[in-house]
Amino acid sequence: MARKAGSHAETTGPAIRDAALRLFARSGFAAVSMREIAAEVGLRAGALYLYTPDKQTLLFDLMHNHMTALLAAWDATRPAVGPDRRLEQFVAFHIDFHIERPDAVFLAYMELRNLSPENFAIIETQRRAYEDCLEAILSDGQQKGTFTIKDTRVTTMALIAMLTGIHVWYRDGGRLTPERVQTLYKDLVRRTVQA
Amino acid sequence: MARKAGSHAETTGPAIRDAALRLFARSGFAAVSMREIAAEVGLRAGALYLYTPDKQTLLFDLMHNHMTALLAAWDATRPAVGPDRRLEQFVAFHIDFHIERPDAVFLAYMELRNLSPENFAIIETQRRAYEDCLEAILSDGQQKGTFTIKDTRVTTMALIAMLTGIHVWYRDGGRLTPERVQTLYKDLVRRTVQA
DNA sequence: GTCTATATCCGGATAGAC
DNA sequence: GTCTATCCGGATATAGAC
Repeated sequence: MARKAGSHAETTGPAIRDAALRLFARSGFAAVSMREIAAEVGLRAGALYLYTPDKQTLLFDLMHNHMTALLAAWDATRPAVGPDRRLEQFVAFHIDFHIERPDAVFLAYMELRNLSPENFAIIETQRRAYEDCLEAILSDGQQKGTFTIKDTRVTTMALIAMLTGIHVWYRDGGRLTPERVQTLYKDLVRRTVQA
Repeated sequence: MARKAGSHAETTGPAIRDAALRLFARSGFAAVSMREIAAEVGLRAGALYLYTPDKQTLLFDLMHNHMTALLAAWDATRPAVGPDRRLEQFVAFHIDFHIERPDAVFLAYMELRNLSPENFAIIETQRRAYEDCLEAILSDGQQKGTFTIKDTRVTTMALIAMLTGIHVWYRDGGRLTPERVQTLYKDLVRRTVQA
């Protein structure tokens, strides 16, 4: 990752974020030093401060970018007609998005403790907004009689935990393709809500 | 938490573990100093080393004790007759055990990264053994025709993620009693496996 | 835009007094 | 069994040279 000295304003910023994301995900925010991040990019620690005011902001930006991209990507999906198909669509979307960004996903739910209170509040609001996307689908289906759900909020949290938990065992090139994972989880999710 | 000077060999050891568990769960292993732990118990940092060879071992012991207790407690439950009732029993057991020990649960799945390779291997083996307890119930029901499961391993991981995820939102004295949580999750789990 | 050098502080762990 | 004092390393962040 070492690089020559000189001016690289356009590439250095993203390179720092990439390196920080990878290292934070691997070892945890508190265990990674600014020196390590700099070394990964081929800089000295002091140079990082041209791109971020401090380490805390670097963490927050990574998490905030991830959550913002997640919410925007879901907003951009065309609604399927019925709640049943919309739920399938959510499952496919969630699995795709999360399988493609394992480090960001890991960070977004492992490093909440290391955010300052103000930053934590912002990320929590985004997290809640995402949960509400799923809850709306469940409520809609329940109201239309497509689903039979005892407690919408609990089911929402149960399904999100189930879906996000994929990152614990899923490995690229492992026993199951992403498509197979999607099929299996669509089935599991359908069963938990079906009338 | 301050206490008078003197000899307290029998109480100090557990007090240190309690404090470490609480602080590690709250702030993360890497973010907590030995001085903080000592202060919480009313000691100076040096005194901790009479009770643990180092910080890493302190973490490992907390996680190892938790996993050992978990496996022993499940082994101690009397098997229900059919796989259907045994699965219900597992759900009730898991929820009870985890609701009673939120800090230990949090630690056991958040701090794997901070274990030394040798210690990690030990905890991973225990984790896998616990997963296998659930998988055995699912396989048994599948074989007997009580359950209809597409992929036993994936369903195992999905259910464990769903159940363990309760810690994200459950709060003592909140909207739902532990009994209500159990009822709701038993229903969700039954649906995902039922024939 | 990056480096070197440094201020300042805090970390884990140990030695020896009490 | 605990404390004080300390070693030694490494942390974040800044100042000023290039």
